[in-house]
Amino acid sequence: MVTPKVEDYLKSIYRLQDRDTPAMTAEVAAAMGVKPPTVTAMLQRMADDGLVHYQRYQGAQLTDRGEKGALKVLRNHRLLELFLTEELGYDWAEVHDEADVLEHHLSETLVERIEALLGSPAVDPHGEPIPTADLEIRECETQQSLAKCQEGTVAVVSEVRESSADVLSYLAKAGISLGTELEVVETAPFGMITCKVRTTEKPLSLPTDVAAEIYVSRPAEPAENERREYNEA
Amino acid sequence: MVTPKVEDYLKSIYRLQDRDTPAMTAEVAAAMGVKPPTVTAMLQRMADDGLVHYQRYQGAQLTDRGEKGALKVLRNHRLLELFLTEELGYDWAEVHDEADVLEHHLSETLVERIEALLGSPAVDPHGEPIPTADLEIRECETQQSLAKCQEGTVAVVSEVRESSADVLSYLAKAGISLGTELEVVETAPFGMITCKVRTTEKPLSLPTDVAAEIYVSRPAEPAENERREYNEA
DNA sequence: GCTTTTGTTTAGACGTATCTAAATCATGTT
DNA sequence: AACATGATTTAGATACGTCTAAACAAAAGC
Ligand SMILES: [Mn+2]
Ligand SMILES: [Mn+2]
Ligand SMILES: [Mn+2]
Ligand SMILES: [Mn+2]
Repeated sequence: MVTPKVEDYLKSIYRLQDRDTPAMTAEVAAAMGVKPPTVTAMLQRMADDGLVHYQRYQGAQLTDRGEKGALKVLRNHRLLELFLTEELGYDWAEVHDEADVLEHHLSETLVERIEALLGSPAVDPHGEPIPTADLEIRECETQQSLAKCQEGTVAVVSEVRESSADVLSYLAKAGISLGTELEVVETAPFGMITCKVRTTEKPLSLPTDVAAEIYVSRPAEPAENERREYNEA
Repeated sequence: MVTPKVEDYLKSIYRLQDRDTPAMTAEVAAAMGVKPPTVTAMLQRMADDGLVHYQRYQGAQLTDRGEKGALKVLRNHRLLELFLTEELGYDWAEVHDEADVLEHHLSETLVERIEALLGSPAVDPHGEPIPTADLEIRECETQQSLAKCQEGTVAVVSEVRESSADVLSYLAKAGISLGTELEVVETAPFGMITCKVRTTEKPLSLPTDVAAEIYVSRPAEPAENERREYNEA
């Protein structure tokens, strides 16, 4: 009943919906790479199966069951991505497509063993949180989009979200990976942000829509003697 | 065009056909767990697609393309089985079902990396040969079915073919795995063969149809001083 | 050789997943 | 308030993969 395709629709709707705003047919169609009538047919079926709340012309929102389904696939996807990088030498730009297929075909047992082998990791190779076995997910609150940082901010890359393989390769070549320290040196008024990569001292300019998907948190290491103060705060 | 289902049909036909005897509809139906009309429809489609030679009422035989397809899936299947045992702690009774699903969803790249990680292995956890990247397969000529061994034969288990998870678990519990040395102590006239397992000294009786799927080869280690003679022969 | 049995194929159906073309709804504009 | 625009849904089609029931062919039995 929950086929691989349904699982992909669940993931799309999960990403597109918001607390109060449902995912609209056209958005889902774009995300899934299909035409709107295909989405309409699918949403009707998923509504019949209790996976989404759907009313014609009003878009769809996941039910509790639908959300569980989405989180299960997301868990499989992210564990796979990490498994491929850690165990099979993939890099973070290659893993997505492979995981997008395999995510639908893992037994419970295999997921558990992969998770155990990786040591119950919290995040995938892009810093995205991995839902736990009971499908809890904790988004990181202390991070912020690079696109919203002020000039002069120094911060550490903690997540790169929703990016294409091309963007991910480019970032890697520019010296950016999880944990890289950046300093925002300029925010131009025409949608461009320039950072200095701390490891290489090289400047790097990015369009805002790319920067918007890069999340950073405050620098990891306060100087030795400041450590205590930080923990007390 | 070659969907996962088609791949499974290719595998079934590969196992069932013989040089001159095609795989018959009923056999394929039994192997695939479907009804005969389903097979007829499928064989017609596969014939249209150039995967089998098919004439009504005469069964099907793989074309060259079909055989390549079958070997590709077999390669994926067996590499996966070995990967699951070597890297994820599965045992030989558990791997089949998992591999039977995943075998259809591996990219070329992933297969290559798995093969490299395993060191281009020759056989899977059941001793079945793994087709090479260019889809060559070399069946082991020097082995023989346990069911055909004479009383008194001493030999080493080199393959356990086509066996259910139950049989594989039973054999494992009885101390039989690849490389186990067996001595045939009795062949009863009513379809039963009794062996002694050399490691445990325990006797083990098996029905002929089970023994028929166990293949053995001559004992691996000639005594140290006989080694040279053996290689010269 | 005719007949029965057995295995195979055809006919007609259903669910999944997709499309195009046409009809319909919702909304923002005049 | 009527209209035009754009998004959405319905209608009707196709491919895959399966089923049941009915028609048919081949082999075996007499
Ligand atoms: Mn997917
Ligand atoms: Mn990811
Ligand atoms: Mn399979
Ligand atoms: Mn095997």
